[in-house]
Amino acid sequence: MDFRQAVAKKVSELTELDLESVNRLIEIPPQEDMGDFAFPCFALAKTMRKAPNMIASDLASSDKLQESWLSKVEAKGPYLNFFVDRGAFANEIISDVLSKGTTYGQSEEGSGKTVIVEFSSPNIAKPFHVGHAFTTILGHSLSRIYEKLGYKVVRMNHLGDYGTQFGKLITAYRLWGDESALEKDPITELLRIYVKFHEEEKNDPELTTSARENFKKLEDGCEEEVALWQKFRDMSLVVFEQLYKRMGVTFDNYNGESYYAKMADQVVSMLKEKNLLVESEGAQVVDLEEYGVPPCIILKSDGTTIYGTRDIAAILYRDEKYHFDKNIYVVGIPQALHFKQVFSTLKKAGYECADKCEHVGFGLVKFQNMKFSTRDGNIVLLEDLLNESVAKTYELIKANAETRNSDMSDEELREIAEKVGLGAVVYTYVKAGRERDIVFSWDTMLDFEGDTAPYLIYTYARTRSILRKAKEQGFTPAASGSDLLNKLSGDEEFACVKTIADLPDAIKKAAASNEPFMVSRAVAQIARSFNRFYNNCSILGGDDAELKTARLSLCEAVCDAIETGTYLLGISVVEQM
RNA sequence: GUCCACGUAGCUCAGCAGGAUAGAGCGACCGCCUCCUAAGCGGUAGGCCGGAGGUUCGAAUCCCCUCGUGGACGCCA
Repeated sequence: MDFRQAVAKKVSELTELDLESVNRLIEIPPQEDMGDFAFPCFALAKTMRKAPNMIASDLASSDKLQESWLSKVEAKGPYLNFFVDRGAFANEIISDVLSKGTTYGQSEEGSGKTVIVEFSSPNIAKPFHVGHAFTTILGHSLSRIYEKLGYKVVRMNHLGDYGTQFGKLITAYRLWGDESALEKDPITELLRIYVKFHEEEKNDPELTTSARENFKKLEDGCEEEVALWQKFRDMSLVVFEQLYKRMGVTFDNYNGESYYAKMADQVVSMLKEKNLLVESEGAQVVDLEEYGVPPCIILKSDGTTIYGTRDIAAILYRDEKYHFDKNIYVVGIPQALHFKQVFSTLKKAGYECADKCEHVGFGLVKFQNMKFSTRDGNIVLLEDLLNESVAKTYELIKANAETRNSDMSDEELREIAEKVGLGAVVYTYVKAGRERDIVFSWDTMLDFEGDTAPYLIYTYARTRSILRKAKEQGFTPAASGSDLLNKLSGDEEFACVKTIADLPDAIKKAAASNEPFMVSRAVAQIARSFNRFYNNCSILGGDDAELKTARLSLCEAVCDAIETGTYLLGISVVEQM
């Protein structure tokens, strides 16, 4: 049973307000001692022509509020406060988690629906820095969250593999390229010649011409140019895929811009047919005044297509192929206007799928006041950040292992360090609302205390450790549905159960708002409430064997909940650390 | 100039389809390991929720104005 629903139903019966509006009004009291659910009576004041305080106290005295699952209902000022029966509540929630394990929080709301998540989308031949991590981590997490809710998710990596810069790269490679360096470390080598190109270009206009010609050849499908481009693309992808594999990130396809470029002509003819193209300063654009946005450029004045055209082509392609119910773009906020233009253009052309597209923007990753810039060289590679984090974690757990006389092998220590170290980095990207900027600092990235992934993982590991010890001593958790679970009614136990109960709703909200931090916040609350319990009550130490098994069930449920939540964020837990 | 975000504790952030005494984490200070992992826990200090007005029984939350910061404003993506 759902306690909130039950309370709403009760209020609805007492007041003759419909269930839905009661549900909207019900809130969680700000203080623990005010109860678990509250119904504010202001809304009734007008119709009943009575003071809210009076209404609340009248309602509180109703004998219809005698229920086994309610321990107390009292009026406090204008509020009607409900206290659930702690034992019954704990039993309900913990039983649910124990029976579901890490499928806890799963739902069918997305069953039969397809959502496309476009994310990561790095540029070929460019280094993958901590800025790219934002879209990668967010998109990965959102994909898992949607899957949890039953959606079919298609992960798309819209690679930046098209454009004039490839003409430049081809020219540069032919002049200064080093084959062996390319084999060894492709991105570094490609970046080196790319930077050199820009330096030399200032004094040598012929380079510009050559680059333009090479891009033209590439577009026209000239064999040698295409082969080089393919080589740069393949080699870059190998590097990216190593990183993705390390982070557990997967994609259903890597159809980049070049893939959709082929379809751009169809977009042009479609828009032309519908008489939506108008000439403006030499370019062909779609006027979007009725949508309150500047025109969308479809053809540049030289007659070639632009990225907006390719984005439109991509949407039409995806609509046809996947019949998506949602098509989300995990791309930085600076591109908000661009997406508005693209979606509005489709809308104007009469495509319903335009309304199913959504830009999920996120803030900037920056150094104090500077923006990351490949050209200026003030970037931090994601790989370096991960390595630092893992290295620091390794030192910590190695020291811990020594003081605790643990028998973990060095290999095990490194495995744990990898998971915890990566988790720490991932968490810094999903701990706050996505539209917030992240000011990059080694100190915060490598801070493992407080609201961090290591804190969550640590809580999990410590709890697993208790469960292991209990097993050695012959104690096992009380089973789902056992009456013993009603014993979990102490203040700390109850508070912890409540945080676990909140997780499924947090997952739904995370999907609805495309905000993974709804999940990270919920998991952090579970960990915090459990640690409070852990510090106040001895789980294995007590004399009451029944209470002990009930508490072990709470441990088990906490582990399931943390593992569920961290998985959705793209963070792995470890059994000990 | 136009448009869009944001401005909450020293710092990083929650809270904002209006509601009870505005919450966390970090940092600071003070405590807690003969006891299940101290990457933990408790406590103290710290707020005219950028400013002014309006709507309302009630505003951090909604509206208007203002200041500040950041971003976007056609042939790059």
